[in-house]
Amino acid sequence: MARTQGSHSDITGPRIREAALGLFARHGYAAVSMRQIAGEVGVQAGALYNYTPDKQSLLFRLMRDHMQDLLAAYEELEQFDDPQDALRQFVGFHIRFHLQRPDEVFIAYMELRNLTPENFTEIEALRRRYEDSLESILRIGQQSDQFSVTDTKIATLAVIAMLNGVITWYRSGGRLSLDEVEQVYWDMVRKAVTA
Amino acid sequence: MARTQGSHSDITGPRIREAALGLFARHGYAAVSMRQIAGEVGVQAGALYNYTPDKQSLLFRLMRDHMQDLLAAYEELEQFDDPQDALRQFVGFHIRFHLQRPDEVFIAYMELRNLTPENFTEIEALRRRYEDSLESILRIGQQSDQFSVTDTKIATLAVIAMLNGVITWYRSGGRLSLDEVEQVYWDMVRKAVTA
DNA sequence: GTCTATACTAAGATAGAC
DNA sequence: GTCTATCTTAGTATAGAC
Repeated sequence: MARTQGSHSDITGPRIREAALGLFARHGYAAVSMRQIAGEVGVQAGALYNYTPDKQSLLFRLMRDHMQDLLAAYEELEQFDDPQDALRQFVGFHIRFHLQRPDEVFIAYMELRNLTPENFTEIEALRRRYEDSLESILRIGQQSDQFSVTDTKIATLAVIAMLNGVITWYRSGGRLSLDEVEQVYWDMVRKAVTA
Repeated sequence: MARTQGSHSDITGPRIREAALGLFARHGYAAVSMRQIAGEVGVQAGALYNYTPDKQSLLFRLMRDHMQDLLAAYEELEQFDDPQDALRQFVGFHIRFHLQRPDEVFIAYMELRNLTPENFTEIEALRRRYEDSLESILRIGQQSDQFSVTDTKIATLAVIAMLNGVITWYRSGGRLSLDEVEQVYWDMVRKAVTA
């Protein structure tokens, strides 16, 4: 018979994280109970509190780590001088990164309102940093007349909104390959910001 | 002293709807309690059940009515033969309609997963009908070579995703007028789908 | 139609045994 | 580190008085 007690600190922590990630993404933070999370991990609810001070921290850490991973991955990319190259890279990076982490992305967009004010401020700052990196590409391209957008801030938000739409419908193994999806979106983004 | 009892059937119903709308939009369906809604209306929680069989119906009716209003308003518009005219009209209509009803729109996008399966199916069908009206504009324009998109279905979703981004940042009285916003987005959409 | 009161269930979190 | 047990609060929904 499987033991029901004992020490598993090194595996339980990650499993709690995984379970919370999946459940929050599927049902929403507010609709998920600590007991559900515990059930998925295979421990009792009380045991979760050896790993997190409370439910809010579980959400916050998922979101913060996701945003930090996103920024770190983006900032490691090759730097292009040509804004068109940089934009193409951004589009490809954004689509691939987000499709690899659908649950994290979903949570990052849907659960902002369930963060405490302090936590919200911190996540917003990270999100803002990412948006700014796209806006600076558009601004440089605008100054060199390679791009033609009425408003770089709005164009930034419009491009990101458009790209985020991918995760609502893309399924790997579907009609289009990842390369094709990337190509289709790059085509639309390029045309939208060009004269 | 204000009376705390009595008949108010004609005003309480709409007020419950308003309160639920605002609270669901702000905090999310799962995070809002019937007591909170009742508190906002100024009645006791039990009184809500004279107007709705349960909390789920409150959500479902808000979403269904919103989608029906959207479709009815769109279908009343002038029919254009030229796909470019039709697309321009769609962009303007979508932005204006959505900015006039930010709470309904927010709920319609965020709370799909909190619908029962039957209710979800019904809302999805309505949403699909709306998307199809845009796709048919793009398809006609594609056939006449006025538009050039790799895939009309993806282009449809991309355009709607881009336009929906407006409601996350637009505030009336802000830097740009509604006409200017409409113009900026029309400019991007037109270019994105044109050769 | 609304109130008070409550049945019933479940939530987040903690205490102490093992 | 996990379990069982429990505290405390709050949820949806209903019953019956007014």
